[in-house]
Amino acid sequence: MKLYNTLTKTKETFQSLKPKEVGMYVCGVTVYDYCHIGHARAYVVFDTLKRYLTYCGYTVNHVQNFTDIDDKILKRADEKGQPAMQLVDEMLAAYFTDMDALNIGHASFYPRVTEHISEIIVFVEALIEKGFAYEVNGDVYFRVSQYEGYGKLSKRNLDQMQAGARVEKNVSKEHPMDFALWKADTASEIAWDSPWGKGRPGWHIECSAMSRQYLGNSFDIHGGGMDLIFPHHENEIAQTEALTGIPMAHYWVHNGFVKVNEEKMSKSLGNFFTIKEVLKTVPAPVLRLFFLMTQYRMPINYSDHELKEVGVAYHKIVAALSAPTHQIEADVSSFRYDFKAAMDDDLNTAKAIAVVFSSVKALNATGSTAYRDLLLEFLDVLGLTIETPKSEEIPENISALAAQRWQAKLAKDWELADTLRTQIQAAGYVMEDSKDSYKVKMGE
RNA sequence: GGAGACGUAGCCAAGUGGUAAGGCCGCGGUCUGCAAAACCGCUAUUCGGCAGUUCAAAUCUGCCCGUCUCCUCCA
Repeated sequence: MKLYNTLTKTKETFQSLKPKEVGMYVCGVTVYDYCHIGHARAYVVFDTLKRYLTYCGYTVNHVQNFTDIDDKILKRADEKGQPAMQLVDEMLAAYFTDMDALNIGHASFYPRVTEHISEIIVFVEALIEKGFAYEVNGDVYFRVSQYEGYGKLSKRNLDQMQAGARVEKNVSKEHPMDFALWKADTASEIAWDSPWGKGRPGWHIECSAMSRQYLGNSFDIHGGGMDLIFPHHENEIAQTEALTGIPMAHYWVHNGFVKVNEEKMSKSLGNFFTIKEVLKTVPAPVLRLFFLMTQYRMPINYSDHELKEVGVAYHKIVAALSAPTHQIEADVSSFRYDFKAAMDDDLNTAKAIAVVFSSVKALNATGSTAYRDLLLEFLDVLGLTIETPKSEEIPENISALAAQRWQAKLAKDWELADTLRTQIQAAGYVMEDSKDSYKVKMGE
């Protein structure tokens, strides 16, 4: 398959380092708040990538971190007047509730920063030893000017970055772009002893240390949202490659943003919707389908209206799968070929879903189990679980009305039949007739 | 100031040189007592604008217009 690599700015043919095995590191969340649908998109994308690689016969070793100590966590915990680790535990639980709802498979490992302090310290010590880092009053900084490749991922050089108006001034740093590997902290409740005194890790170092521990010095895919390209991933590359001298990851994959009214969804703008909220309005697979109907690198503008439209499309799939099927042979190979071709092209789920709808059409037209199985196969790769329409409890009075209407219809008393149908609809239910039976469903 | 992305029908969205996928909506038809569902058909001579390259461009080049992102925490 081909994957767009941020590092080279081209679609490259994916080739794993080890045959049939993929090492993939996806940057996780800082657990201080509920996840919004921007997070949802990112993890849906990488879950779908993982599912497709698995479908293609790879074993995917997926590692995703949790940043469970940092300024935002401490600040939020302080505001809420609760211990930081309690906040972390709550948000961690909420994370899994949200992701499970979206059918996002679990990673092989979920390393947490607070459980890898010693590995981080060893990493920082090694960087100091090699001259890539220096200590100032208990802080340790990465020496950006010492690392030649700095800027190769985000395609900018140090001069350009310094020209930016928003580079923070910090007199203790040798270079304004030097970033913290270790932050001195003697005041807060959570700090660890280190060769440089009490403190905690900087943000970027955790991913360098933990990816190295679980996936090795060099692995296949490193992913996250576009906003992580700089500085986070740039800094990870600097740290790891300064230490090892070999490429950290071969494919750097980044998903596009979720926008609201054409603006990036973000906490600072306050324009975010949490996964929790959105899933109150639509079934989880609809949200997932909403994301997958756009190629992962394109921005998506979130709106209730769009989500509703996708909901209608989703119902089409559900309806097709709810209909009875028959053991009928069918040659599905061209559908599968098209589906794979789409997915092979930089995970073009938008195109792949066109094939899904072709399968839906074929299934509706033929009632063949072959198309049904094919459709289920595609949906599984896309992580779309179809909720089998539950035999919803239809209130007794409604079923009674429905039975009456059916009798009236058989008696050709159209007037009574229509009156009863209207009553049923007024109560929020729908009657669907077929040749010799009828169904009562919840109205939309 | 620097770096980059995007602009395709009423809405969403594929398509990177060979003559516009798919979804939603809308319209017509089949079926149905009427509906619903399903099925069939129709719905962009045209891809932000203007030039250029080419036998051929939504796709390449240049300029312009518009929107967004990154350079600070961010999926």
